[in-house]
Amino acid sequence: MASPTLGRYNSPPFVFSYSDRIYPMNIRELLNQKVLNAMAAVGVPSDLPALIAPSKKAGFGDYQANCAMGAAKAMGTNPRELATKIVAALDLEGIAEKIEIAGPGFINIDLKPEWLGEQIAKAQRDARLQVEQVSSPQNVVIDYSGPNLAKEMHVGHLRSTIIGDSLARLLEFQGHNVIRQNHVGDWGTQFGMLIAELEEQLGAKGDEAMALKDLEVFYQQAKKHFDDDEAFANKAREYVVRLQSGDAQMLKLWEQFKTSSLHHSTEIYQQLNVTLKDTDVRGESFYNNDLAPVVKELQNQGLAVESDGAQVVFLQELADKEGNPSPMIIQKQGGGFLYATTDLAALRYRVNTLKANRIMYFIDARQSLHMQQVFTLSRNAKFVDESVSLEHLAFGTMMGSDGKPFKTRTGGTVKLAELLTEAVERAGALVSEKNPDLPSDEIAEISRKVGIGSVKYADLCKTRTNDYIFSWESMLSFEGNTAPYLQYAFTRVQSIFRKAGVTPESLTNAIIIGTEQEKTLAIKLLQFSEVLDQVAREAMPHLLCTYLYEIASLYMTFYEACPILKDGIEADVRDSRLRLCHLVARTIQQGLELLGIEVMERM
RNA sequence: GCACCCGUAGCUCAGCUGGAUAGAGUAGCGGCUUCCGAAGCCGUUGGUCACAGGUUCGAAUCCUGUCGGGUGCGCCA
Repeated sequence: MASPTLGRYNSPPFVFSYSDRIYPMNIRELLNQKVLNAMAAVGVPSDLPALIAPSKKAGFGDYQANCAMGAAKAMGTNPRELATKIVAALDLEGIAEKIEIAGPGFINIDLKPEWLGEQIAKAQRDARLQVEQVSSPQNVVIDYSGPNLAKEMHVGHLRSTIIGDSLARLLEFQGHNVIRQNHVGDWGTQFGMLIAELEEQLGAKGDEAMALKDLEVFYQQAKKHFDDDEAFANKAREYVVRLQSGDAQMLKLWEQFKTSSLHHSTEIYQQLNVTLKDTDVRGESFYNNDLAPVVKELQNQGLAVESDGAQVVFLQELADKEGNPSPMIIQKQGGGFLYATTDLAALRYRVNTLKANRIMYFIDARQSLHMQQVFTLSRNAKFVDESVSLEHLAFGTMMGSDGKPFKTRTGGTVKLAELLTEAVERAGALVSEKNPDLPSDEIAEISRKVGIGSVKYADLCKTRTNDYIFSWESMLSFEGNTAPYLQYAFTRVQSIFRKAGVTPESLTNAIIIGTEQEKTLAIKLLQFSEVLDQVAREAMPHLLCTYLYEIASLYMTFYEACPILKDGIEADVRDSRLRLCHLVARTIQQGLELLGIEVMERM
C-alpha cells in the first residue's frame, strides 16, 4: 500500500503487470495508467499527472482526464491539439465506447456497458466485492475513545469512539494489522478522592457494584464530600500519595473502582456495537514506570530544562511570530508528572513494543497544540523514527441546536447511556407505527439497530474536523442522508429476493447494462474500493457515508425506472437486474459494517 | 497578544490532486400508488461561496489582508 501521507491524492506512479494482480484496479487507477501511457507516447514529461476524475455532469462522459491543459502549458503547446494527440495514442479498446475532447481540452471518456457489466459480475461473485487486500500491511495503532474512568461516559466521548472504531474496522478490512488502544483516564489526583469515598461507602453499602451503580452520582458525592469535609479532603490527598507510592490497600481499592467503571464502559461499547474489548485498555497508569525515565532521557539530551522548579521543554519548531518557543511542561515542581509525560511514554510503548508504523489519535481538536507538542518532541528526542506516521485526527465539538456545546436542559453533560436509550425508544416508536404487524421481538431488534445506527451515522456523516449540531429531528426523521434510509434500501433488496424466490448465488447470467440508470448505478458501485482507499488515507468516514447514500439514492432511482419482477420483463433482464440489486445490498451492508452499523431483513 | 479551526441556499451540510453551468438533504410549492415496500420517486423555487486584493487559460478550493464566530496558549487531563 502507498505511504500514509495524508491530505493529497498521489497519482499512483507504480508500475505493474496486470496479470500479476488477483484483483483488477479500480476504474480510476486503470484510466490513470492508460492515460499516463498515452501521455508518455506523445512526449509529455512523465512527472505530469493524468488528472482522472469521475465527471460531475451528465454529458461530460463518465470519467474525464484533465491533463491536457496543464501539460500544454508546461510544454508551450496548444491544449486542444495536445488532447487530440493523447486521445489518438490512448488505448481503451474494450473499456470505453467513446472518447471526446471538449472545451479547452477536457478529455471525456464514456465507458462501455459490456465492460461495466463484466466488472459488476466479478464484484457480485467476489466475497470481498473486488476490494483488494493491501500487499504490505502496516501495524496501525489506533488511539480512541479514552474515557475518564472517574466519570460516566458522556456525549463528549461519542465522536472519538465511533469514528475511531470505524477506521479500525476499515483498516482491518483492507488487511492492516490494527492495534486498538483505549487510553482510559485511570490516574491522577481525583482518584484519591474517589477511593476514599469508595472505602467509606463499602462499609455502608456492602460491595462496590452497589456503591458504583451510578458513577455520576458517586462522583458528585465524593466531590461534595471533598469540598465540605476538611478531614475527608485531607484523607483524599493522603490516599493519592499512598496510591502513587504503591500502597497495597490503596491499589486494591483503586482496582475495584477501575474494574467497576470499566464494566460500565464495556456495556456502552456493546450497546454501541463498538469493537473495543477490555484487552484493548492501556490506561494512563500503564505507563507509570516509564515517566521518570522519559524525563531523565529528555534531561540527558539537553531538551528538558528547569524553569520555575518544573521541567520544561521549549519547542522552537512551534514558536510564534516573535520567535518565542512553545513551552511544554513534562514535570511539575514537586515532581509530579503530567499527561504530556504519559503521552510520550505511551508513544515509546507503541513504537518500541507494538512496532507501530502508523499511529492514529482520534482526539478532540482542542488538544491540537498538545498533540503537536508531543509529536514534535518525540521526533526531536528520537523516540519515534521518521518512518512512523503520527496523526492527530482531530474532530470538532458536538453542539446543541443553540450552537453551544451539547448539554442537558439543566446544563449538565448528557450521559451516553441515556442518549442511546432515547435513540432506541424513538426508533421503536417509529418502527411500530410504520410496521405494527411485526412480532415484538423483531421490532425490538430493529429499533435497536435503527436507533443506534442513527446516532452513529449522524456523527460519521459529518466532516470530522468541523463542529456539528446534534439534532434528534434530523437524525431520526429517517429522511435524507441517514442510517435508516440506507437500511431501508437494504431491506428493499431483501424483499425483492424474497418475492423472486431465488438465491443470489444461483444467478450466473450476464449482466446487461441497458439503461442510463443501470449504467450510473454500475459505475458508482465500481468505485467502492476508491472510496475506501481515500477514507483510509484521510481518516474521513463521511466520504464513505456520502458514497453509500449515493448508492442507495441511485438504487431507488433505478428501482423506479427499471422493473424487475413485473410482467413482460425477460428472464435475462430480470436476472441481470437481480444481480445488480444484490451487489447494491452487499455494498451497503459491507459499507455500513465498516461504519459499525447493522442491517436487517425487514423494517 | 499569539496560535489553530471555521464562514457555501431559510436550516443542516457536501464540494476529492485548482477544472466545464457550485451540489445534496430538509423546509416551501406541484406531481406520482389498479404495478417489485410511498421510511419512496419525479419536477420546481432558493446562493455576491463573509469581504477585498493577488497568483493563472481557469479559484468555493492556493497566497495576503480585513471583518465575524469558535477553540487553545508553563505546573488539570
